[in-house]
Amino acid sequence: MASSRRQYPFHLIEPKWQQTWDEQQAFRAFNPGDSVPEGHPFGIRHNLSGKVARAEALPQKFYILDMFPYPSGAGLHVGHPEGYTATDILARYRRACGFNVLHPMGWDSFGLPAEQYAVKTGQHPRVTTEANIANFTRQIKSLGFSYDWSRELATTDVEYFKWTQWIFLKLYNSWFNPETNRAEPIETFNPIVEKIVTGRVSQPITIAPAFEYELRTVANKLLARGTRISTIKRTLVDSQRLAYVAKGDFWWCEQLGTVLSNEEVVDGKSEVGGFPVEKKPMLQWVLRITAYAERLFDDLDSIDWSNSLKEMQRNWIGRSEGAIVKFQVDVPGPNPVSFSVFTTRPDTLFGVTYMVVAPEHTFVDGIVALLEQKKRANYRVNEQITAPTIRIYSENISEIEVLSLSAALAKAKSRGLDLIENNPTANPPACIIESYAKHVSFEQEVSKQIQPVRDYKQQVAKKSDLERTELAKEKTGVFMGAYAINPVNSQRIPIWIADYVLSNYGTGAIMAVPAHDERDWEFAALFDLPIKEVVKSQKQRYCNRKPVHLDATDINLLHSPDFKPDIEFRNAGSLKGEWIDFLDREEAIKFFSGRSYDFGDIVPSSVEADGTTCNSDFLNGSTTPEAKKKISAWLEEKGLGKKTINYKLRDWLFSRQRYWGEPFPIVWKKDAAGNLYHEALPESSLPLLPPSLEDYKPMPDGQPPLARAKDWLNLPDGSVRETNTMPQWAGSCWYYLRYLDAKNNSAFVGKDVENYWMASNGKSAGVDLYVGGTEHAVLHLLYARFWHKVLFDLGYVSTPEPFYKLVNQGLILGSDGQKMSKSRGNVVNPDDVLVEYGADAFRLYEMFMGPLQDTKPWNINGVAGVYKFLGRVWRLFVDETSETEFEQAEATKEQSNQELLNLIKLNAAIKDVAATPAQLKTLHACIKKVTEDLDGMRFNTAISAMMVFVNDAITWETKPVSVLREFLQLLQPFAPHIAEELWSKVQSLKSKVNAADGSATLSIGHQTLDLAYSPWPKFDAALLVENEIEIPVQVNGKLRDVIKVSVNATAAELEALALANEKAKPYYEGKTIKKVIVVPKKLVNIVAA
RNA sequence: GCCGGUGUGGCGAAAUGGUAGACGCACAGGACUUAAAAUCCUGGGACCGUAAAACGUCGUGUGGGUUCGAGUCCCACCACCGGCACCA
Repeated sequence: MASSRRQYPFHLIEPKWQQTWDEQQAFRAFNPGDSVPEGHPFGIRHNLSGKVARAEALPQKFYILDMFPYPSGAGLHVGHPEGYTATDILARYRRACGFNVLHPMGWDSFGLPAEQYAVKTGQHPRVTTEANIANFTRQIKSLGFSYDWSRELATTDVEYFKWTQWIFLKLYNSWFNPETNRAEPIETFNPIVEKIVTGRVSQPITIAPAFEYELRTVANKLLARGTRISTIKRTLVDSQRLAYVAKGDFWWCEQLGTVLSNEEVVDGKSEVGGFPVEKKPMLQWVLRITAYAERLFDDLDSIDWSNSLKEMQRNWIGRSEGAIVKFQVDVPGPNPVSFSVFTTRPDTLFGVTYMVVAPEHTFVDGIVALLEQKKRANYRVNEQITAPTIRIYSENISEIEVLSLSAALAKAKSRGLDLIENNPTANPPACIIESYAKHVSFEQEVSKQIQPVRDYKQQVAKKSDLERTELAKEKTGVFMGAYAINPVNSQRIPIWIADYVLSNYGTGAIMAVPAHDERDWEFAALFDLPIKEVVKSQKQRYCNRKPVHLDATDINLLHSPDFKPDIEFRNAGSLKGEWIDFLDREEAIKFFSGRSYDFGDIVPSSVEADGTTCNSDFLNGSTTPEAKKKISAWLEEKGLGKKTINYKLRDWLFSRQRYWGEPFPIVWKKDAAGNLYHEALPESSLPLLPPSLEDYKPMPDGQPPLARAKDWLNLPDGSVRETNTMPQWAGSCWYYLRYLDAKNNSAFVGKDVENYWMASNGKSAGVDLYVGGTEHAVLHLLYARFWHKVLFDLGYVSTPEPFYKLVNQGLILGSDGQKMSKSRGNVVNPDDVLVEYGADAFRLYEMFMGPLQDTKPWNINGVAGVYKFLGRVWRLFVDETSETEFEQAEATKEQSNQELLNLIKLNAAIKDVAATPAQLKTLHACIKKVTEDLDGMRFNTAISAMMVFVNDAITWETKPVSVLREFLQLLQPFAPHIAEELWSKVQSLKSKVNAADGSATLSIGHQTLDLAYSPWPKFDAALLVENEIEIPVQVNGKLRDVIKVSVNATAAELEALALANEKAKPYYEGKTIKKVIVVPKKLVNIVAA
């Protein structure tokens, strides 16, 4: 193929224009306050040449952004330029339309591959990174994208990550005020701490009761341990920062040598590399993204993203509405024990037949501890109490009396109760009156279960998350021995622990309603727990409790007409055998009666549906939504529950045990009591550079590589630096803001600049268009929205959302229809395509393949097709003889490229003459289609419209220059190089003919405008009007003929013409014509029967 | 299982409820050429016909429905792609 003749000399044209644009800085976007250089095409177009561009003088802005790439060693693949081409076309289009277009590019350059290479070779990651960036730059520039390279940035630039660290300090020094539902500087939290810890209030403050309770609990715990007041204050403050240190189980990846966030773990493997991961208890930095769950969820409604992407985010945030219900545990004694569950179906509260608590739940240890405490109490009998007065608790724990010992004993005796000491060290000693029998039964039941509970906990702890979820076909669990009291009917309900309940969702405990929850049903069937139906619905079914094996006779019977009413088999999984769902309870009983095998009994099948509540006392007869309302009100009134919204989203694990990332601007210190605590570095100390290392491996003890740099690590005052680094996502959380003001060294972005590019100005706000792949749906796009909202709350940016419109480009598959990958050997390197077809053809093909959002396979023949189209465009304009001369001259290699290109002359058929109406119609149909398609991002059909134009124009004997010129303006965004070259050739023929209607305005003032800045053509609808149109004639909706009529034909005329039509006649002859449908300018349909 | 999306020639695809398949690829025939490539012209959903055509019938994943008329709207289902998944 390389030997075949070029369709046109793109190999000379493309470098020429790329160089021109570079030298001219043609696509530089001007900020308010910038001075526009004399002669810059933007300045000429907008009358700002040589002037300072004040915000009011600048035209409407348009910010069009690509997801910046990670500059890998492999270079660009054809997937990258798909989105880049789309945005470039739109950027050029908007520029032509007169917008001030911001279209930047940069590098997401922190990342693992460079570091792994460094571990292997000792080469500093910066060296690798810079080489890769150079290669990416070359490749991207060779595609002729109109980026403003003066704003180029890399997340690894010191001047960039200085501000990433600065934003981290903002996060560190902020807290989320639940009262105002937004982030505030940490200082505004201090009065609350003061009130909680010391009770001092300088001015009235309101604290949400739940929040106050949470803080008080923490404070009281510390106080009880004798912690100093200053430490308590610090702990409280640290516990509320948006960037905080958390102790918890985190995903650890041995191969990568680092922890990973939830979003980075897919199917129990690392998203990068697919290595196994495990949960490990560790101390890590975490960002409080959960505080924003509600706003991140709700604000999705305000932005124009694809449905599927929004759904992915909604799924990830996982909002569910329900209620928290408090259950008392049936324990004897003065101290009430309770736990709460989260449920989305509080209306089924009467159907609760057991409770499940996650094995990790503190409640489990609590109940065990309680028992031991009880045990001890029981050994000390009443005689040992010698104090003159003691506290008496009755079974109703709210009653407290202070009595003498003898009075207490008498009282106990009179009620037939024993007196049991509970807290002999209290003053006066506290005692309780209890039914001794109750104690005994509690003790016996719980102590019997202590060992099984411990065993089960251990067994669960050993399981990997994968085993607990994916592989767990059969449920496991053990009874705790304790009972809860159902608040609605005071029934005693057994409490179990089971690992199908997750500790980190909701409250870590559930109320089980097996009749209306699949998981609960399975568990109940397995452990023979009761199943109580409380919702009647259309879908309700009944089945056998135990799975059964059916013999052939039974199967036949089930399929016989006797059992017509809907029978379904459910596979019983590893339990073997089958459950049979019947629509009708009677049918089920009828079937099972007389069977010899053990089928348990007939119970409601788990059906999670809305319906009518039954077996539920005061809720009976309510519809599900009504019942939810009623029960919620009832619970709230009694103080037993509360409507709640729960989110699946977890806080964002923000530290990594890596070298090649932003170091945390944090140091660790010890207070007088020897407690370790963290402190932020002052802003003035930024940037904090990573130390230089010889060895980039983590320490043998698992400490991050930064810990190797002892000089860096240890500060003169004895404090020690944080050795973790930030994840790769940190840099990409705000790069779109840095582009606005990339060189600013006094702020991460200037206020006025941010306001010009991001603030809502009626037509648009934020980034006007963001294009990138779906793979970042829950990573980058969620994190960036979160940071943006924090910056918004703190007053640094002017919109609550960063990306108002976002489009996902579809995946490009290999020619085999498979995902492109090295191992499949189906990767296409753009460089190879460019050598053979040039950048314009490459761009055109990427867009012509199909709709931008669709997944589509790469087909090299398709490139040849659009390449041929560009050849036709070329031949439409140039003189063939001159081209032959050019080719001969090129072979001698004696002239410069420009001299060679100058040899190519315009086609003699191109003349400065008035266009015929037909020619204008062809042109304006094309303008209309291309313009509308660009507005709708339908690039493929815009290109086909241009093909239609060329197919027609190439047949014209005389080609009016004004028409061809406007065509080049349409072509320019798609194939800018060839368009510029041909534009420069037609400049010699200045149009006078069509100047009157402005359609071929070539200059403003006295200067000629570059093609890239010449105003976008407007189509004239009047030129598109047809005199004669073709009207289909249908009989009963079927096409029978097409007639030519005047565009002004009336309905009556059309009807007459249609009825007179000879071809249509046979189809209704002999039938009566019922009516004739006439749609003027559209069709005629004769309805006959 | 739940959520989102897609389904139209040999292929990529196009069609405000109104002539299904624009445009392009591949293919076939022709022109130019010693020849090939390139270029230019012509053809084309399937079936039935025919020397060739005309005409006809069928046709947008499947089955129903609404409508004078459905690729497009409604209902049910199937297949594929993507996401989530013991989330209470």
